This record gives sequence, C-alpha cells and structure tokens, in this order.
Amino acid sequence: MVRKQSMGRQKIEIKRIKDENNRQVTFSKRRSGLFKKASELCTLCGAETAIIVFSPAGKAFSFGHPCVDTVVDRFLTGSSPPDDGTLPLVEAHRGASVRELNRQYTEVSNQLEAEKKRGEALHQMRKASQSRCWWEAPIKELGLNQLEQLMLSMEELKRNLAKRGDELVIEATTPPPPLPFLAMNSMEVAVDPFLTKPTLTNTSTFPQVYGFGFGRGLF
Amino acid sequence: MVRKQSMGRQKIEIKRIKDENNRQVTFSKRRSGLFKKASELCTLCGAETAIIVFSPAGKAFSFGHPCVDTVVDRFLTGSSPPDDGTLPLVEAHRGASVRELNRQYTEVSNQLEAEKKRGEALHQMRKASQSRCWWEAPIKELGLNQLEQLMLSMEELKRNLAKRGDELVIEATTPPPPLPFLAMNSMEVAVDPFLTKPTLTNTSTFPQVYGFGFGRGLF
DNA sequence: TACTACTTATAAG
DNA sequence: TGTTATAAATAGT
Repeated sequence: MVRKQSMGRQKIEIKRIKDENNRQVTFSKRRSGLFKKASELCTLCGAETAIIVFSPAGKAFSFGHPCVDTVVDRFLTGSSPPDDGTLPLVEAHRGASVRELNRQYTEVSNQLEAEKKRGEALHQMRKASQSRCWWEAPIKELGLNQLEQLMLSMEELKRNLAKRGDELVIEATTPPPPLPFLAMNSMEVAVDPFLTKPTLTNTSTFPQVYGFGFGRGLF
Repeated sequence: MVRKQSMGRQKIEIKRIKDENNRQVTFSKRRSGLFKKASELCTLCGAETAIIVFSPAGKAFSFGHPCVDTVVDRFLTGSSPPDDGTLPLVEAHRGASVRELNRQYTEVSNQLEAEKKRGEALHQMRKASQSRCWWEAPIKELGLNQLEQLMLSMEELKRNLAKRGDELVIEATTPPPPLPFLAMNSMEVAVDPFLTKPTLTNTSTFPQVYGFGFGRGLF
C-alpha cells in the first residue's frame, strides 16, 4: 500500500501566519482566489466590484470591474446608504465625492488664476503709477539732465497753479461758464520731463526706472 | 436505497445568470463568501483590504480592513503601480489621488486667499496713491486751499531740485562721500502704507472629505 | 434559512 | 511552479 503523496489540505486556524515565507505564499494564493471569486461574482451577477489589497510588504494589488476607478468613484460619489444593516462587514460611504472635490479644485484654481491676473495688473498699475510720479522718487538719484527737465516742468506747473489760483478767485465772484477751462486739462498729463528724451548723452548710471514712456498711467 | 436528498452542488458556467431570483441569491451568497475570504486574507497575512461591490440593483456593499477609506485612500495616494499584469481585470489606478487632490485644493485655496488679499491691498494702495498724488488730478478741480498747499510743495520741491543740482555739479568735480545725501531722502515721499504684507491667517476651513467614521470594518 | 452533495479552493509537500 | 488530499464554498432543494 503506497503511502499518501500528501497530507492534503489541512485545516488551519484563521490567525496570523507566523512563518514569513508561508505567509507570503498564502497571501499570493488567497489573493488570486479572492480576485477570481470577485471576477465570477461580476460575471454571474452583473455586479461591479473593486478590490484593493495591500500585501504585508506594502505592495498594492487591485481588481476592478469594469475598473477600480469607476467603482471607487461611484462609491465615493454615491450618497445613497449602501448598508442594509444585515452585515457588519457592509459599510456605507457617506463622505464627499471625489468628483465634487475635483470640481471644487478646478473652480478654486480658476479663481486663483483670475486673482493672480488681477493682482498682477494692479501691481503693474502701481509700478507704472509710481514711475509716472517721478516726483516721488528720491531726487538724489536724478541726473543733471533730468533735473533740468524737472525744473522746467516745475516752472510750468507753478505757472499753471498760479493761473488756476487766479481763476479760483474770479470764480468766487462770478458764476463759472460751462467749460471754460478745457485748456487746463493739459495739466492732467502731469507734464513728464522725461518724456522728451534728453538730447545730451545720458551716460550716467541713472537707473532705467524712469525711462519708460507710459502713456497714460493706467486704465 | 434512499434517493439522494439533493443533487448537491452542480457545476455552473461562469456567465450571467439569467434568472433574476437565482442571480440575486447567488449574489448574496458569493458576496458573503468574498468578504469572508477577504477577512481571512487580512487575518492570516496581515494584509489591508478594501472591497466595494455594487449589486446589479445598484446597491453598494463594502468591506474594509482596517476600513474602506483607509485602504482606498492609501491606494489613491500611492503612486506605485499596483497592477501586476497577471489579470486583465486587475487595473492600476492612474488617476489623481484623493489626498493629493485634497492637498492641492488646500494649497490653491490658500493661494487664492493670499492673492485676494494682495489684490485688495494693491487696490487700496492704488486708491490711496491716487488720492495722495493730488498733482495728478486736474488742477481745475483743486480748491484754493489745496492750491496753496500745492504751491508750497512746489516751492520746496524746487528748492530741493536746485540743491540737488548744485550737488551734482560738485559731484562732477569731487568724488562723492559715502552717504552725504541722506537728508534728501525726505523726498522719498512714496511711503507706502501697504507695503507691509498682510499676515495671512489662513487656517483653511477645508471640509473634511472623509467624514464617515465607520470604525473598523470588522474584527 | 438550512441541508446536502457536489465543486472548488488551498495547505502541505 | 505543479500535485494531492482535504477543507471550504456553494448550487440546488
């Protein structure tokens, strides 16, 4: 009588397998079995299934029908209570959906883009505005040419101011005509002495900050 | 000889079960079996597992150890390829991870906040700057008092300009001392009250995406 | 749901 | 990996 080739399948206790090698083998076999069962369940019953398994080593395995993403997303998205309460193993997902999160992200991302643009525009505006207000710049940084121009502009500005002063005095006694001061609007340009390029060779180390000819400040 | 009580288990083809009732019964039985197998796999091998199953009726069932969201999240977060390629049904998740998406959302959200604040600051700055640069306003809109102020400022500015002009002439002949013109810095009027960045107290109120607290799937 | 006879999964080698 | 004996799952009742 030949001795049995194998003890056959032995009953095992469902508890952590101590032997690492045995555990790894069992993991592989049972994972395959699990995925096969899942596959059969899907085929037989038309179910949709996703399985994610992390090996003790931390490696991820997954099964999905039609695919993991689809099922997981549907699960995360769904708001219906999937738990019938009969099985403690069955649990419902009631949290927020990935799709919704995605949507929110896109929305906020777009907003950020817009804000960045706005901020940049304002920033440029400010720079331009600052540059235009050459009088705000430290005078000591100005070169001789610029100073000369500036002086000329100042003189003109002062003349205009004086003129305006006179007009105001007149206004105080007589009602103002509809638009008598249109010519004064030239003052709105804030006469920039550097708009006209200096004829002299400006070889000074004057920073280019004031060199641009910003037409209108902004807007 | 007694007739067999039952035909016993019969082999079945793995294809969709036509009979709806039978399909439902099979679904329940096999789903239980699947979850049990998963449970054993976790216990025996120390694996982490999540299973999501949608019944043909669209009802969701899930198993998870330690819990579904933990495993799913870990899976979605991980960048490693989980697919070993042995099963066509096994698919790797290649989409964005929830955690990463979450993180990005928070980041972008914070940035948006910051940008909004920055934009607002710039906006305020601009308004302030505009009102501060009274010389940019049309002179005809100035009142008498303002004109007087303006005149005074102009005088001072002019004096400064002249001074600077003298200094430049001197500079042209003698090497400039280290910092002789500090007093001139008073002309750097452009004191920007908004240059100090607003401290962003952005404790993001981002909603906790995974709000469900099903403790542990089982065990 | 529970049973039973069978198929299937798998522990051990 | 493949084999075998047995445990476990399950189709049909």
